[in-house]
Amino acid sequence: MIDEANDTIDRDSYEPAYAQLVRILRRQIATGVFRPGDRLPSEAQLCERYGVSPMTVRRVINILADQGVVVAEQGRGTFVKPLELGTAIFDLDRLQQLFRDESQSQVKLLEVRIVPATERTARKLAIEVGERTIFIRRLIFQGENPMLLHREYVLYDPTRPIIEAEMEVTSLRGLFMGGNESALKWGDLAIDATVLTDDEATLLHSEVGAAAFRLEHIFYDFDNRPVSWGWFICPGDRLRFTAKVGIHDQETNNP
Amino acid sequence: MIDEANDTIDRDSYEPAYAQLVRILRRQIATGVFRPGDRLPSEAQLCERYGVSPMTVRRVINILADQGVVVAEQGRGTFVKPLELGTAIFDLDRLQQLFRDESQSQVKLLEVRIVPATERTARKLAIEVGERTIFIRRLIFQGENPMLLHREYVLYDPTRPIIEAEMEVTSLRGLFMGGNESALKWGDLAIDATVLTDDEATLLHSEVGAAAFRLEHIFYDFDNRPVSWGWFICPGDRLRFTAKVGIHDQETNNP
DNA sequence: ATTATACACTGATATAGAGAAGTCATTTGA
DNA sequence: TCAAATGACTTCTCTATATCAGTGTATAAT
Repeated sequence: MIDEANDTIDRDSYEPAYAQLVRILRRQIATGVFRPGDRLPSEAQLCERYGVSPMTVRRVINILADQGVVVAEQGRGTFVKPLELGTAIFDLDRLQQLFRDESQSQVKLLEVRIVPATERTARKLAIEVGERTIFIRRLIFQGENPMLLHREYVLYDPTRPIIEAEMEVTSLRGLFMGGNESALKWGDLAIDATVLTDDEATLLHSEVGAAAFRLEHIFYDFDNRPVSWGWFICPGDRLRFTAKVGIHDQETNNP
Repeated sequence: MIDEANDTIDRDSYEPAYAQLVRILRRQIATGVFRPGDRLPSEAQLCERYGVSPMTVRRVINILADQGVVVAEQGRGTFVKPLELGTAIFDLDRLQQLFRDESQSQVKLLEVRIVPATERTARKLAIEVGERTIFIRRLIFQGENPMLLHREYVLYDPTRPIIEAEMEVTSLRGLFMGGNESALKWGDLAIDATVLTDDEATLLHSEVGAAAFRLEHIFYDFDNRPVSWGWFICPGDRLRFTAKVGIHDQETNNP
């Protein structure tokens, strides 16, 4: 099973030695040469086997370790991690794609108003009830079809230049693509399951009571103060979050 | 702003030098010393500034790079990454906790049957329509309350020992916690938004039409053949996926 | 003025090796 | 017989050094 030709480091290759070794070991794990719970060869053995220095092997093990493929225990060895559902990682790629291609998606501003903060808004934005906030409602289209409904409360602060930027249709793209040089530092996100209300269904060309995702967000500035709070609504039949767990033998996806 | 005492590597500390430097740089980015788009000091400068070797700085930069905090460009420098929504990572921690404490959660087997594969099942499991599969229905409780409904189709193969293990109530825990030495290599996961059907609502003590998550899974063995396909149903008011984007100054969460 | 070259600076990769610290089986001593 | 000490492993951290490869700028030649 172990093919010598495919398990040797090619020093003339463009691909660095450490990357080759990562690939080789991942492949061996993926093909069952090393199975969950097994101990990998020691670092010294790997050095000799592949003709690389200890530091290079060290680096490889580190990479595999924080890829979650193996776990190294000092004094005992390096072991292949069993499959864990909890380590699944869901990302927002699909949502991101919406904003990647500007020609196929557009943002329609439905409403911009200055409103006093309600109890809930005040709590989320860490301000007093009644303080002024900017309420924004947007509808995001993919092609001809409405895809997302966005509601957002932004802190009203005339000294901040964010406000105008927030009202621009392109600001959303900035948030998703990272093109903005904004004062935003970090944010909290949460995904809920919900059903469409009357007006949501109308705007999104869907039906009342249809399943939907609710993606809530709070963004903070460099002083750790909330700047904006809002959420996206997306009908469940138009979005799906996917992930992979375990090793998926990147290259050779032969059936 | 830069406090010398907090920006020095303590060689007597238990915390390794590279970890300290990661923390220091993250903190400086989080507090706005370096802002998105800024260039970090060069590696040589960091060596001199903190009194560590180039390899150590190299390691620090690498760590920050695959944490997504910075991006290094050969010949130009290392730059602080702007906030990107798309990089948000949602995990299944909440679901994992369900199985962590066995005393507070239990699995009730509702149904186990051998059924011929329907068109959809056959497609998912890459088998022929009519081939035998094992259909399993489970209800997972947290304390006294039903939390998850699980449906699963497992490949019927007498030579495989998985089947019996799958029927054990503890097998689920194994999947989530990684305790099993199984023949499973990897899996595909997907999260949908849906609404509860009649029987789902009854079993989960909820209401028909209530918002719910649907977590679908397919697991594969070392030959890349599907072994099982199924999904969890969880009412939306009992589960929430959360994530953080950007830098969140891990330690100092002072308001 | 324009183009081509050389050089300094950046990160990227890799080597060799030392010492620390954890684990485990064996040996030694009471 | 039991417990402590030993030694052989393991991974972990870090230093020091070297070479390669991009990037940009200043300088020299055209």
